[in-house]
Amino acid sequence: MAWGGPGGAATGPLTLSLKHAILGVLEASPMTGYDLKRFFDGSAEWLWSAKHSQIYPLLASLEAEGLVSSEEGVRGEFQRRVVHSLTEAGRAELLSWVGSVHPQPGERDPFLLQAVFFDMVGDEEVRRVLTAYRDEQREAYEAARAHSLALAAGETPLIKERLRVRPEESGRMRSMKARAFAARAEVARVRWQWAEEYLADLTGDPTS
Amino acid sequence: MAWGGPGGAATGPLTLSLKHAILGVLEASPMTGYDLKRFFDGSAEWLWSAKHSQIYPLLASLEAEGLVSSEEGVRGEFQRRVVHSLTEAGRAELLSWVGSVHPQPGERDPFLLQAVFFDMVGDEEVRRVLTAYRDEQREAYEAARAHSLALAAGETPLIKERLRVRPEESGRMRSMKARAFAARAEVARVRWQWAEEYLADLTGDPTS
DNA sequence: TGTTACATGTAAGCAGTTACATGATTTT
DNA sequence: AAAATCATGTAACTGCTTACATGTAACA
Repeated sequence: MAWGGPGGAATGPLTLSLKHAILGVLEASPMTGYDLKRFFDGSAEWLWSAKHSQIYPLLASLEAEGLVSSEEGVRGEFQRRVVHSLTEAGRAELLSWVGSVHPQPGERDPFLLQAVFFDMVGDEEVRRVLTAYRDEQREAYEAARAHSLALAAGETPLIKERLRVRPEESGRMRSMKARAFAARAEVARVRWQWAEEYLADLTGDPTS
Repeated sequence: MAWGGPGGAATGPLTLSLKHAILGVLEASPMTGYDLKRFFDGSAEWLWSAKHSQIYPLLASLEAEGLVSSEEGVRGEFQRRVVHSLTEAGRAELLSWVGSVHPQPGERDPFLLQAVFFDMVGDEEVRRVLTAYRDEQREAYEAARAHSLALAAGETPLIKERLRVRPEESGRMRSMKARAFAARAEVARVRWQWAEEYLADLTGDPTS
């Protein structure tokens, strides 16, 4: 394994998702911390996101680990900006993470926790909460579906950048990236339809 | 609102899921911290879970808020055990939480983050990771489905306890609790089938 | 007699959010 | 001239996990 970096043992089974989210985005193109933040916020809340207050310190520690390199520059005359790029070691770490099986942390859905106690309140309240949930999931479905189609068509900024660098893998890249968002869309769709059915049964069969 | 408890402002939009998970379980029956821990661990990783190191301090703060009352007792001759019950204020807080709409925190699925980078590695690695995911989701589906059916039949320990206290609501309670786990099962099912389809396309159409 | 289950806590650390803090550049 | 955007950080706090710490009671 050769884990000779300074700063400790790396013993526990951490998740480290943000770390790899950043490495993965930087793989497409070098960026500043601010660019990363904007990317996470755009694309209808991407697959991972973080506040800048978490991104900047993490970028510093990734540089200390040798996974990214940082180059100071300026914007205009005086404004400092630091552009971060993936190093070879960073690329290796990313590929190793993507290619291995990781244990999934058990799902924790606050809404389902709420739903399991629905019997304690009246049908009216349940209907209100379910309606809001259904609308939310329908919107999530539409956003994920739209993004999936955009990726399949190669129409997002980041995929354009990657296609510029590696045009030979176009089809595989686009379909694989699209599939990730298709999964998210399918999940939102079943949740939306579950809520719809629930609502139909409530109104059709008042208080049972 | 009358938020006069000692210890601070309660300003931010927190999630507070564990708090309400505990209140909800205590609503069915008074319990010790150890009982709560076992309940969370059982039922195939319930809808929420926590380590005892989080439960005990939280129970203390819930008591300070007046939402639960605690009674010291013994097991055998010398072993201390503290039984926690829901107070009227706790029940009111729970019902208010269950009956209102709460903003869902944006989904963060580490697996989808991994999947969006699948194009960076070879088909063989993708197949390995997808296979593990498919098996995991299939098992999650089966566990949630089984639990949903058990709830519908009124066969779980906690629902038996609740039915003993409130037999008049039997049908509504069982079907609503079953529906929550049915939602979880449906989500696991679409994930499992998504992975299955992905795998089929990979083997059928090598490297595209 | 040894192992498992019961039972309750504290301490240290990681991941993430909110708030604090500052300043340059571009657009309106 | 004012507002929005670009840009980078630190501090404090919440939620959760891992590790530390201790002891009783039941069971094989």
